Amino acid sequence: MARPRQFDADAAVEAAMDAFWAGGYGATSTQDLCEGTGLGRSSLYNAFTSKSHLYQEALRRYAERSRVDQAAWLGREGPVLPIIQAFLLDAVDTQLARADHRGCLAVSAAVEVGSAEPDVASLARADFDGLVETLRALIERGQRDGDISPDRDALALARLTHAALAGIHVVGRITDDRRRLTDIVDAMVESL
Amino acid sequence: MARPRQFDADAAVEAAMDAFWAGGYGATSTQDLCEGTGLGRSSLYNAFTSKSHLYQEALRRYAERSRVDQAAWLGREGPVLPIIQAFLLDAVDTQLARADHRGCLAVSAAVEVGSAEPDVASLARADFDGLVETLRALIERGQRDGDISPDRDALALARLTHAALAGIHVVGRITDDRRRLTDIVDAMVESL
DNA sequence: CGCATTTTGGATGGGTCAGTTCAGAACTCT
DNA sequence: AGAGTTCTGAACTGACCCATCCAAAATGCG
Repeated sequence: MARPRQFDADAAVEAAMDAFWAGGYGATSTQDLCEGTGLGRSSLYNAFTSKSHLYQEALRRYAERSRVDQAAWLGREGPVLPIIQAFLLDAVDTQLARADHRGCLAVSAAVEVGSAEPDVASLARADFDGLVETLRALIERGQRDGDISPDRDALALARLTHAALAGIHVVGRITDDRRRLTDIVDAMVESL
Repeated sequence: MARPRQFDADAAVEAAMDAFWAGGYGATSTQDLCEGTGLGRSSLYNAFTSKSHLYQEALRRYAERSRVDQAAWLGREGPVLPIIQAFLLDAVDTQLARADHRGCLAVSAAVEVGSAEPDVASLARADFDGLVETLRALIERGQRDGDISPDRDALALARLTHAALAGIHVVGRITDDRRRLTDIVDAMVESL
């Protein structure tokens, strides 16, 4: 047999995800990725083939992680509206907490490279769909529990909520004003 | 006096706006800009100093143009909700009509370069604020006219509407499914 | 007409880009 | 211990990047 890999590929993807998340796809160079992961060029290319492949891997990882995160926020018991409110407010605070205002990797991927690379578009779409589906299930529960009017289209409401979140991630990139973002949350929750 | 400029600087900014809009900031090279505008490197740099300056000029132009466009859509007489609905649906159709799914230049700017370049962030912020303000005025009129409940915070509703539009521009980058976007519009209008 | 001034195209420069190559080190299994 | 395989670091490749420079062309004014 042969020499085993000296580094943790999982940790490398994580580090790459961080680098892409902070700088976007185009502005993150392979040099940045080497420094971020602590790996040499050869190791990176041997393990991940290309910058684009590594990006997709990072995006996949991001989608998994955020799915878990979303399930934790949105899977709780109790009244639905406070759950959604807390979920959205967490997104606001997370975004404002970091100095680089890094928003959502999937949103960046969709906007920056989604229209050019179908594979990336697929990954972003899957990420979006996962959240929309989770929201829809939660909203339907709210309708059964009497928290949300059963007359409304749960899927459409889930899509609107997701769009509002995407909007938060967009606006949050260029503002420090928390109110700008919490207004979106408040109006959204009030609209459900 | 001296030799007058052989090209129309206005048209050049317009062409540059188009190039940046289609490809984003990073992925649009100076070569692309030369080809898009039909100008030589010297002329471009002589007139616009740098790629970044030209981008800002294009973004400024975009903001002006979209402000006019938004005023046309949102400044009409009559019931408020159909006006907002038509405005949002136009954004959906515009986005789906183009093969490259180019969304909104200000959204791209905010997401791709906003967090790195404060000047770009300012321009995007100004663009966003302009639309939010227009929406707020319209929503307040709707409240006076009895189309929208006067109990709700008009500014927050305007910000939510804007966030939903930004979300449409994000999701629209990676989907051809019109329903995904019209659901957002329908739920949004229903929520006002 | 000719001078001053600006534009313009093309060549060029220094730097960085993504990706490759290769030799030697490292490791597992026999 | 030795064979066989894989990993790794550093140098390298060719292309492209943004920006500059320069000489020639073009113009308006005296």
